[in-house]
Amino acid sequence: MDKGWGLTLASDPVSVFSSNNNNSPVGSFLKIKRDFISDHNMDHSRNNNMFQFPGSLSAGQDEQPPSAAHEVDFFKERIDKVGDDDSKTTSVIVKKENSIAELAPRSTRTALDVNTGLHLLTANSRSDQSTVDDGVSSDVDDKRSKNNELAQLQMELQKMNTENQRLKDMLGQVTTSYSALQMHFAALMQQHQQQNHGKESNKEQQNVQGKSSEEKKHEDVVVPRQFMDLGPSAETDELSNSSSDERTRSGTPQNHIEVASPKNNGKLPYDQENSSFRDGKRIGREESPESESQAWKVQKTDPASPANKAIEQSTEATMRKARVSVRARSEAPMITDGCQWRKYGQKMAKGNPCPRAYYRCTMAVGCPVRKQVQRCAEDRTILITTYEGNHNHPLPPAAMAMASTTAAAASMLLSGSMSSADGIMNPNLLARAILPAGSSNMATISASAPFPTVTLDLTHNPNPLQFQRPPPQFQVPFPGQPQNFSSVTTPQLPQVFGQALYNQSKFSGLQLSQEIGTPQLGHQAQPHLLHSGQQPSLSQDTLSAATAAITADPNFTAALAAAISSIIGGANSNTTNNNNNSNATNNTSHRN
DNA sequence: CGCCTTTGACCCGCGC
DNA sequence: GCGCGGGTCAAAGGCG
Repeated sequence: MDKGWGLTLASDPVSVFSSNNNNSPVGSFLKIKRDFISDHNMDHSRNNNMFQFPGSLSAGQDEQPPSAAHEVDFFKERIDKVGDDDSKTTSVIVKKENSIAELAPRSTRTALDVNTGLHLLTANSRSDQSTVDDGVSSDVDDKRSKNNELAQLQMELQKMNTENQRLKDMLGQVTTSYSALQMHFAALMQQHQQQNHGKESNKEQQNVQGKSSEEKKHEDVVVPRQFMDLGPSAETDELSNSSSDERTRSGTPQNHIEVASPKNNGKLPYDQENSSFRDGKRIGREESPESESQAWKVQKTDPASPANKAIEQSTEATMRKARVSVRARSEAPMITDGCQWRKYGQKMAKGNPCPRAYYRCTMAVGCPVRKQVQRCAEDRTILITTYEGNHNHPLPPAAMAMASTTAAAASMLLSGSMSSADGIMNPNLLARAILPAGSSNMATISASAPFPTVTLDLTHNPNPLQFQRPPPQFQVPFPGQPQNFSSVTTPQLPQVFGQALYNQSKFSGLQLSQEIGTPQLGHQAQPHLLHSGQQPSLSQDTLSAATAAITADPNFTAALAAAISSIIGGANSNTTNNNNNSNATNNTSHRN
């Protein structure tokens, strides 16, 4: 943040998309936004560089209709004006310097108060100017120019409507995903409640008879919160008290994950995830008590029902220990993933002659993210990096890929573990979430480990043509990354993560786009996409652009939302996906 | 001087 | 209760 990553993020992805990937839903999305800004708010076009998923959506949805509306009215006025020059004299509210307003027909005079504002927005448009000039030009020129303008504006209007519809569809998709997720969580909540009620009902009935109604009422209130508190959401409460974290959050409006939790009392699920992956073992000893120990304290002192506590306890273990492990060949002692790390320990692990190094993210005070780096005992050229936790601060584009992957993995771990009755997560879903584009053979999920771990094995490239691509193309989407990001230490990893997230984004993004036109065909299109993701013939521009879409997104949400949507979409099309993805045998075989 | 790494000590959970 | 192993702390020293 202090290094200006936010600024660099802003424009580059937009330009990349607008120029290289107009067919991409995300690209068009960005393009829409930029066009919209340039048309209606030139002054802010350069400042509004942060790509914010929800904000953009709403902006497009909210502002476009008025824009279209006033354009329509504008035409009407101009047409009317030709034969109604006297109407301007009737205008009282609209001042004389507003030429357009003066041209308002008498019939619409009563609405001038409202329309004036709209006119002002378009008062300087070329059509207006030409309208004024028309008074001096000949009728033929007048009609010709008006026809041209009319055609142009109609085309613009049509385009805007189309894009608006596309945005609406995207919003609908997000909403659908959210609803599905919410139902999923709600179902789980009910399940937990039933279980816990079975245990606690006796006690409650005996001890809390007097306040049973109160208790129930309280539970009714708590349930949604509980639901959102799956995992250490309490940290969110705590974090909200931290000025630095507050700043961080304001800088990265993660409302997105509200996709998964609208009832979280203002809590951001993003932060829940942040807290969810921290090492619970040392919580009481964390050196950043303001962000960790207190968080858990708050959670544990939460006057929630016993069921709430039980749920918390049962989910904490899963969530806070979720990890993403990366195996990659690298000569460097540590992979360069775009974040700043501080080594805080080194231990000799049993069964491995190579020491294990412990790193902590130092990009923000109290950032819970940690990673372990250790060389593989069997093949010391393989570097195993295990990430744990989510960043509580804006990330540089170079780090966004890793962070997004971790977040997606964690969310999927959580989702998978919760969705299965026996408590074992769904490896297929998870694998597809992380590496959805047919690269599931790279991802393995270890449910037997003390904590759920996603392992991305980058040592066996399913698509060498992609992973061995020269790095420079990936440096384009990462304007803020260090110079040696992909060229020195780990030539493979950035590409791989970019690829993984690219696949992820493409998976979900194209699914969205497909469903816009043919809602029922969205999932059918996935197999093609999955295969295309594997094909070396994939456009590098597209790859870079799509990679940038995810990696350069300061809004963690987009990536996570993509993962969520891909999960939801993928869950609906498991058979289709599996039938077309023969590589996902490992994961499909573990599916419940 | 500040940041980072090193490294021994310490804490904690778990199994016996 | 004890030992083991994983994980973290924090002092000391190095480096730019």
